[in-house]
Amino acid sequence: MSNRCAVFRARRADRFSAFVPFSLSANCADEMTENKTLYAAYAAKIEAVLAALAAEGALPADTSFANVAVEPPRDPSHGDLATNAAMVLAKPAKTNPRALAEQIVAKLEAEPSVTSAQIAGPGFINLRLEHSEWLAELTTIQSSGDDYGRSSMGEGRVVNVEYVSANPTGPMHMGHCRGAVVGDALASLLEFAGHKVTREYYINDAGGQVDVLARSAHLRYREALGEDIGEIPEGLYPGDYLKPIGEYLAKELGDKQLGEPEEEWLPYFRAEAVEKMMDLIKSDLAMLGIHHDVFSSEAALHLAGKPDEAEAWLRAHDLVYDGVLEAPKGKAPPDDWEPVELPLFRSTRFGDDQDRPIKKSNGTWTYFGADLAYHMQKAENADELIDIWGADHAGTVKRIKAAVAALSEGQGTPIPFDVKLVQMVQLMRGGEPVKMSKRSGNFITIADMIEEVGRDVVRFTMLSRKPEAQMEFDFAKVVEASKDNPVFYVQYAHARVRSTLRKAKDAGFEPSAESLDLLGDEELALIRTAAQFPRIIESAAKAREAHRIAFYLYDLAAELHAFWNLGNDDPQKRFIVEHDKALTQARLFLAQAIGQVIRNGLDVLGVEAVESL
RNA sequence: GCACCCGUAGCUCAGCUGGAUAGAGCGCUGCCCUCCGAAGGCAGAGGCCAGAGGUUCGAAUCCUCUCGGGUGCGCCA
Repeated sequence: MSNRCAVFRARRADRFSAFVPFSLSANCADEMTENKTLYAAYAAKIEAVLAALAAEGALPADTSFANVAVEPPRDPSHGDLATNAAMVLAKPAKTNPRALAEQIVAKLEAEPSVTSAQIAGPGFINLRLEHSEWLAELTTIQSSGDDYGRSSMGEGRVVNVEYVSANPTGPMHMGHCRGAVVGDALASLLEFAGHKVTREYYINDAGGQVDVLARSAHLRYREALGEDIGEIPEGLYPGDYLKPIGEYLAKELGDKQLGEPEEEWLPYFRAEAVEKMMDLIKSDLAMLGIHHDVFSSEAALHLAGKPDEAEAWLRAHDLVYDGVLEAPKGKAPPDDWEPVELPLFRSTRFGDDQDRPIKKSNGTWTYFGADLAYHMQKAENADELIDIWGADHAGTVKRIKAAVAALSEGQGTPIPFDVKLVQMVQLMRGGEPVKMSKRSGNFITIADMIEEVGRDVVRFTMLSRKPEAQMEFDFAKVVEASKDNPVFYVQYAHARVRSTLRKAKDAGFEPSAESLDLLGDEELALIRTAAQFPRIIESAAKAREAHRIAFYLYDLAAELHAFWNLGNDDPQKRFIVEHDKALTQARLFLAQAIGQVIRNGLDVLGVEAVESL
């Protein structure tokens, strides 16, 4: 993803490299003065004040400002901006918050655009700004366009986000859908916040379940050649989606592999079936608007000898040993329980409740054994790793984190690694749970769902709840065209803006920044919310929580609708006021900016900003 | 038995990694609107943030324990 910052930097480096030391860590926003957003600008001003205080000796020279926040005050009557700087820094300054606040305030009051700086509560500093400061943000939005809110926070760090990674044994089901959307939106969010993102999918094409897939495909192959296969035997995949594969294989091979022993055909059938299943999954993903950059094969990982390398290193560092696990406690152990000696990873050293086998008793790798090697492979090309997993895998988080920590630290490149758990989705229809049963044919696939409600609805709804909380997805509610439905509400706000601009254009009005000072308090409230977009992006990216964008957009849409409604009672408050061209054009400029922010937010979520409903 | 996630208004959920008087939608109550730039608007009631300790200037947020709900728990993936 190219972004403006990168382009700007490159050009600047070319032209001025002989004179200006070029710093990779320089904040891009600082360089782009003309496009600097309001929150970034005031954060920088406050930091400059703090740096000055440090230079004067009021603060220790090495004080970190990392925890200093510039936020909107909780209560708008407190002012335009608030900072906790004095409270956070009082301790290092060896003074009390209010005393430090007074020093900060004295310097901030010297800023011409600051009309007042007051100390409140335990040591908050509340600032009021000239209206022109807020109005100028509209121009910033206008000139930044689709890049408004884009941040250089990530400093180009490469983040590998692995998500979906559904087993290639069938089409995606609902359980994968939420993780897919959450992972994809997180990837986009990190990109927008200045990271270089790799979207990766891990294909589990090496385990026993793909042998089952191959056998199931072989059965369908026989069926395609005219054999009556009857009921699908227990232990094979019964789904009809395998029929086309059987037919395809019949066409490719004829009856060559009909009576052959399994060893003969299994590898070929496995490879073909996996490939076809991945085609199926990719088409489901495409319906969701999801495209991965990298598909990594577990089988290829094994061929490359990665798990052996990892094991050798772990053994050399006494992190893998041969041992016998105890029988599972609590629930009755399985009938076939036998103590066996296995190579075990010492995950108990990292807080896991037992050590975990990396190989099975038959000598092949366990999922975990391959997975830890896989993470090392990902780490070779990334500065940071994120996995999106279903909550049913929660029990395996500790061991993989332990393994990645041990391996990456041991190899001298400790890598930040985060596992995000996504809870299951309960499908509902009009308040009643939808029964999902493969037998009854009442099984809802992702494709079905998207065809019924649309991609945008699926994506936005999946992002309208924090991922680690269970959610309900009600087919009846998510398509409702009303205020209760956030998807509709946000898209409607954008559509309103667009239709107003179209209508205005027909009437001879164009958006213009010429007379923005005609805008009043109601409009300023709207601008204040819109101006927060850049800091919402940064805080959401920092927290790795894309759903915050969805909630923010709902708030912004609500404010737009609220302003809109004023026009119902008072025609003077409408966007288009026929007899007042200057006011109309200023309001249109505002509307355009709000529409731009909504569109930028929806873009991050992968939801279309529609022109009309 | 153990681990992880969750517990905030009657319901569904936010709460910006410790900040000011805890927010929104639905539902409820009471008014207003029929403007067409529709798919309504305004106001009100409603809370011991599951409970108990702790950390500090300050806790819904961090730590410990208890209770309740969900998920998972030998070599499956």
